[in-house]
Amino acid sequence: MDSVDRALLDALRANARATFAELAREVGLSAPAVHERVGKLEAAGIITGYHAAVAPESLGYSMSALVGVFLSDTADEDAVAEQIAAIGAVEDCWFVAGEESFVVKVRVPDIGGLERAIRDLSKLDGVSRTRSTVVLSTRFEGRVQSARPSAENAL
Amino acid sequence: MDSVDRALLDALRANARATFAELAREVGLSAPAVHERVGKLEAAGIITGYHAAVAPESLGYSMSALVGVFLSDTADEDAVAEQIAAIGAVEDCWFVAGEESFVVKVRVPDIGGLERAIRDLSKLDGVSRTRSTVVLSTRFEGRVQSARPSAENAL
DNA sequence: AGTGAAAATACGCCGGT
DNA sequence: ACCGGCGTATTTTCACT
Repeated sequence: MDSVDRALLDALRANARATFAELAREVGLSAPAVHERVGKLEAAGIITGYHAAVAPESLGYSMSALVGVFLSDTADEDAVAEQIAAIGAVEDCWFVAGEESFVVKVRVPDIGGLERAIRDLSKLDGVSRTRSTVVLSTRFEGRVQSARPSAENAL
Repeated sequence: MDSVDRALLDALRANARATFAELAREVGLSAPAVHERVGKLEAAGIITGYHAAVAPESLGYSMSALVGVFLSDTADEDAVAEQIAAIGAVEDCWFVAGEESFVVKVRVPDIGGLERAIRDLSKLDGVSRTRSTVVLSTRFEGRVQSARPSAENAL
C-alpha cells in the first residue's frame, strides 16, 4: 500500500465505474499496471466491493430513525444481532458501549413502516425495550475520508 | 421506473463495475438499451454515484463512535451543521428529533482521534455539549433493501 | 423505447525489461 | 513491478423500427 494505491482508492471511491485507462491516466501508470494493483487491493480485502448509491426517496424510503436496543439481563448479544439482521428495514447495526447494547439505523417508507420496525425489534428474543430517535433530515451520510494524508484532512 | 430499472438498480448496487453487456444479459435487453436506461437513472438523480467500499481498518481507522450533539438555546441548526461538515472525522450527520439536535458518526484511528473529534465537536459555535457512544463492533453497515418487492423483504 | 451495425475504446493476457 | 503490444470484448453513437 503505497501512495499510488491510496490514490487509486480515492479515485475508485469517487467513481467506482472509472475505467482502468482513466485510472491509469490519473496515477501516471499504464492500464495493465493499474489493473494488477486494483486486483491486489481486492484480493487483500482492502476493496470490499463496488456499489451504486441510490437516492432512498426515489425507492419510496422517506424516513429513517436511530433505534437503541436494550437487552434483558440474560440475553446473548450475538443471538440478538442475528435476529436484528433478519429485519430488512435495518440498514446499520452497531454493538455499542452505552446504556443500550445495540444502536441500529432503520430505513422505512413512512411512519407505519417505522412502527412496524420498532415493534419487530422490540419483540425479538432477548430485547427488553427500545428507544427511538427519528431522523428529521440527513445532512450527509457515508462521507469518506481521503486515503491520502496529502488531500486535505480538515480541522 | 419500471421493474427493469429496479433490476438494474439492484444489479448496480451489488456490483457497480458490472459492464453494460453483463447488465444487458441480466435484464434481457441489449447493451445500448441498458446504457440509455442507466443514463436516465443518473440524470434523474436516482443513481447518485458509484463508490468503491474500502475496509476502514486497512486505512488505519479502527474506531468509530456515535456522538449526540446538544445545541445551546440560541444556536442555528444549519450553521452548526455546516461546522460539523468541516470536521473530517464525521462520516454521517443526522438532524434528529431527540434530546440532542444532531447525531453524528465519527470514524477515527484510535482513542486519541476520538478525543480530538469530540473536542472539535464540543467547541463548535452553538454546541453546548455532546454525548458519545463508542461502537464496540459494527455488525453490519450500509446494508441495502432490494428495489424490487419481488426479492425477499424479510420479516 | 428498443435493435443492430460500426467505429472507438478498453480489457486482459503475454513476453520482455 | 512495470511496460508495450496484440486479439477480443465492450462501449457508445447512429440510422432505423
